[in-house]
Amino acid sequence: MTTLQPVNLDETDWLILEELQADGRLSYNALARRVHLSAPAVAERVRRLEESGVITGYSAQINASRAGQPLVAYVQLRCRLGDCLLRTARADEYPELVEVHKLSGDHCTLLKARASSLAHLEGLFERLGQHGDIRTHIVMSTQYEGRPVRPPSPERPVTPADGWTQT
Amino acid sequence: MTTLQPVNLDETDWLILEELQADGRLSYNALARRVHLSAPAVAERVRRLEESGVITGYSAQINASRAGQPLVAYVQLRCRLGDCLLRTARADEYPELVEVHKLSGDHCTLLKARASSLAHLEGLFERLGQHGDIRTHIVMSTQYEGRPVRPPSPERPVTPADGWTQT
DNA sequence: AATGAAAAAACTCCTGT
DNA sequence: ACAGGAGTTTTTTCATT
Repeated sequence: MTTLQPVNLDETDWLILEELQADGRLSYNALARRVHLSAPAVAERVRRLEESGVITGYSAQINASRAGQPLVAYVQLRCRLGDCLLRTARADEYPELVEVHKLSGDHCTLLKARASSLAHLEGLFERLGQHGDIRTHIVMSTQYEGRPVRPPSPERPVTPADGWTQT
Repeated sequence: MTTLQPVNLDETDWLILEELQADGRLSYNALARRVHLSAPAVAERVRRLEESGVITGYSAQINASRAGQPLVAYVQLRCRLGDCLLRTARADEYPELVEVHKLSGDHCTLLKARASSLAHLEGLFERLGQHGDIRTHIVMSTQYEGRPVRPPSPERPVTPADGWTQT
């Protein structure tokens, strides 16, 4: 399943997703107890969540600092025409990039990088700078990341004041 | 283990970490085969990686689009003095924030948010704007995220030209 | 979707190298 | 510090209601 359409998820599906995001190694038995279902029922639901592409995999979470890469930086990159990072560089040339996004606005690309030292970051910035103008932001501390995806809460629409017509 | 010091990891540890990041549900038997060790040996290494805080947990990976939250935005926030988001707001007031970083530079905080619609994002930006000046960036597309942490490659130091003394 | 049972697989201990 | 094997527990899956 590779389309982008959302899948209809009921309350039990969200319970399962929350539990599996908190502990991806839960057995069907343990998971079933937590969501008040039987093991076969929960196994079937998990299978459907996997096949419908809601669950894309299971992964060990690792503390990058502990693993020798304590630094995080974000880099905004405005590529030169015809020399965009995404077209001219291969992913494995930049193993330190853990996220790559295309943005609205005048800086086309936002990168998130992990590095082992400031010298490492310095070298990375120099390499990236070959692709265009860059603007770097070094992360001083991280309050949290990898927060679980949660069920959408009811939205509070922004209501314009009187006299404005909302389209 | 809560300190920040890196843990010494040998080649086998990195093999294990790469396998478990790719599939967090691997059994010790399957993992042992892949890293050319016996099951008890690999179980002992995994136990040590967990206890030393390198592996912090295991998680199901969710396709947020499929789960009804297709939008991602980054928000740079410069808090007003004494009214910083991190001091005045509770985490559960902002369930759409999946990452919170403190940055160097003049915008103190970088937030990553997931939302279900542009109306949802609009409301979020309004709420965040109560804490200070914000600058928002909507992600148009994501090349990748959640890339695994990999063993640090040998660094290429940036060598200054002659005449500059490196400290 | 629940129950209960059979089958399969996982984990862990122990011993030896 | 690791390999191999055996025993025990857990997990998964299937058939039935």
